[in-house]
Amino acid sequence: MPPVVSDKYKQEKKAAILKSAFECFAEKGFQVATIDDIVAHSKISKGAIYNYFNSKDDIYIELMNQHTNENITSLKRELEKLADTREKLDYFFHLYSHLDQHPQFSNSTRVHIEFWLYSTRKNELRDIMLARYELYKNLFKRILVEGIEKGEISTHVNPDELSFIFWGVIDGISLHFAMLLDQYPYQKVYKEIQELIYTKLGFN
Amino acid sequence: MPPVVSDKYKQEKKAAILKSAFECFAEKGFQVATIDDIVAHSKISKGAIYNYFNSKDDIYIELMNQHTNENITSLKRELEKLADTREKLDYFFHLYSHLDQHPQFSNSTRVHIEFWLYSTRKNELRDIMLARYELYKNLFKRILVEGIEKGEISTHVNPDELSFIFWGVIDGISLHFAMLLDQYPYQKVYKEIQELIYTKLGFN
Amino acid sequence: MPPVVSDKYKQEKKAAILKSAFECFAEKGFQVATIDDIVAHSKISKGAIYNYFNSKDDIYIELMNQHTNENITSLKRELEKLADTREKLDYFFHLYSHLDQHPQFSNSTRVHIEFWLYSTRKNELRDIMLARYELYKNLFKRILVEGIEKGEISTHVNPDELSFIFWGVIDGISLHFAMLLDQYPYQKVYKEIQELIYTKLGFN
Amino acid sequence: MPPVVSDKYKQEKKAAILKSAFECFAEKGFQVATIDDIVAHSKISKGAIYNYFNSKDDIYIELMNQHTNENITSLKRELEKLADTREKLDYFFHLYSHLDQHPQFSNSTRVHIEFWLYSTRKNELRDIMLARYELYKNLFKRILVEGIEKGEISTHVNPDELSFIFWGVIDGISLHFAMLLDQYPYQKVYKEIQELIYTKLGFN
DNA sequence: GATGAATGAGTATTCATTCAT
DNA sequence: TATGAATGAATACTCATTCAT
Repeated sequence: MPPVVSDKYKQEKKAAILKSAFECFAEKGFQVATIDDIVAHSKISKGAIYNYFNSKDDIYIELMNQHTNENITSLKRELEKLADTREKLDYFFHLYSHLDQHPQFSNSTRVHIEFWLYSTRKNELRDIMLARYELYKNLFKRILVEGIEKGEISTHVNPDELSFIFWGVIDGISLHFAMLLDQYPYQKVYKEIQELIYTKLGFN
Repeated sequence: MPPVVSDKYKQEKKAAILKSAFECFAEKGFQVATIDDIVAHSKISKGAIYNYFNSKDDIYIELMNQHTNENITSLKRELEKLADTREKLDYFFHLYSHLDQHPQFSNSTRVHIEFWLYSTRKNELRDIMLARYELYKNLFKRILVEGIEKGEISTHVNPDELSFIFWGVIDGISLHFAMLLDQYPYQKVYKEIQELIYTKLGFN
Repeated sequence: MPPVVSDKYKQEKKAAILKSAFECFAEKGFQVATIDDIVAHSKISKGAIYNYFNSKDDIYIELMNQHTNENITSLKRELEKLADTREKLDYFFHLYSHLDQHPQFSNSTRVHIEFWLYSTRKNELRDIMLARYELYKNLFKRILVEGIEKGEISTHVNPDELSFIFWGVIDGISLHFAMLLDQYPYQKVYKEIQELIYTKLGFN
Repeated sequence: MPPVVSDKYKQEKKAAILKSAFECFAEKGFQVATIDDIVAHSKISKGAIYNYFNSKDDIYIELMNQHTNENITSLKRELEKLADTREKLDYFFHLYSHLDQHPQFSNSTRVHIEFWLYSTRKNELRDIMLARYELYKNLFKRILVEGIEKGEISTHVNPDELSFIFWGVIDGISLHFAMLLDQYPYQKVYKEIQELIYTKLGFN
């Protein structure tokens, strides 16, 4: 109950809006959830929401940026701790193969892919999404490149293509899990995929 | 206009609506395209459209059913012609690895996944989509089962899991291609994927 | 009530919307009156209104076009009946100097000038308003040009400038009348103005 | 910020707000310009603005009062310096016929008339605007009355009516100039108008 | 006095669906 | 069967004003 309010206050308010927004998007989908849903859910007035964000699209973008930043930062930090390529890839597979345990994973996936598709028709959004794609792709690609340089993985591997495959597989599996839920053998599928890729890399 | 119209007339009309609807959905996305867009594109009146379909959702469902039926029928027909498992899988990979040539492939993918996600929140739709998923999964799974029975592929393969993987990979790659378009090395990715899977199956 | 409705029906509906819209604009001003006001006043649904017009701006434009067309047509018809320049100008002055009798004249003036000002900030609208200005200016200018050619008015007159003056005076007086109403000696002012201009033209 | 701020401080602050407000109104129009526009332009907080003014309407009123006061004071001062009626009228015409040179003239006119029209529907505002109208009318009328008394202008002149005409013409021409800008022969029109009126007054 | 976050009624516009003809 | 006008709830976003600090 401002004004002349601390940065902390503002950050918390923004965070509260984002949290509510995520929950609304998760429940109904990005396009179906309305600003009024967020108002009702967050108990923050419409005007206040628009004080912190320019548009509904903007809310999603910030939500995703925040998640991406945290995620990438955390991934990099963990990967740095690990010495060899095998360990790094183990880390990746371990991480993603247990996402099904996270209660919001399927909703999160749905919203993410829905927005991805939605962004396809709006150039400004599309550029943002592509830049983010690049970030993830390079993260993985770098591991492979270094693995090859260090002689830890087969030189037959094309880091670029394998990165595309890796993230494609991740999104495909996430999408199917988001649809099938309990009926999808999520962890078994990951085990198999890991084996396929490890064989290619020349592990074991 | 005919006094009592023939079945043929009705089928053609329905087909014309579906064709237009597909083109509208492809251009704008399922949720963004409107019934009025379909009216304008098809030059068929709104009332007539609602004579043949109960709702916008229904139009999509019929569109998908028709496509699925044609597609599955055609797949089965082609697969029957082929004797061994390797050939059958070659056929699959050849087919999907060239979809990027089809001008409407990326739009079609977008609409398909968009609707899939959308269906997630409506039980009635979700059941329909799941049944369709099952159809495709079994088609692939049966090939693997038969391949194992005939000793043409490694007994280490779990047909169920590998089917999940196969379709997951297909959708993941299609989704990424729909986003990245020219920047996505579609065919190279398929070649690699095929190799990964063939190794697993024990081919070569 | 529809569909497959006669042209007459549609014209009447459109006319009913325009009539209501005019009354709402007159009562509250163009910018303050809302589409909901028009809905309430006309008892025509919002959707129906947007079936006939693209936007609130569009409603005003059509209102003005209709009025302008009727007005210009009627002016031309009357002017054609009159032989000499003096009579034509008499007709003009008589017409405009009695507008204060029309119950909606002041409201009409207010809305018209408000929209004129409003149009200033939107290029598309501005062009439309300027074209309309030209129409009126030329109508008057032609009379003067012909009057000079026929030797009925002084050759010292510059038809272009005098037309600007004529319409400027009309709008200035209308605007002041719209403000002052009963306190404005509308007809006396017109008499005086007429005299000023007639002297210039060399009448009497 | 001062503990007890001086009157001078307050006046300067108020003046700064009015200056910004005028520029915002001029740029976007009174109804379209927002308080936030004024905040952004003046770099004075919203709360501070509402400390000095009760409402957006109030800001305009004060703006106009200030301008009117300055303007009338200046007019009176200059007119006092001049001996005869002809010179006084010359002064008027010279002043107004060169307003087109002032860069903000057309914007100023637009805002002024827009607010005038807007005030029409709010009695409180309307009274203020009418009082101001009276001020200007009397200023001009007094010159004519004195001119008649001093025998410097024709006794056929009705000072009241001619004042209405004078200000009506000024506003009409200003309005048309604000619309047409370069396309309007502003100074030529004034020359002509002056001639018309001078003839009536019996000059030359 | 100054600040600026909060408020929430208000705005133009859209669109799936209905149904009288 | 075909038509397309009508419906009205729903939508994202705005903005003058308030008031706790």
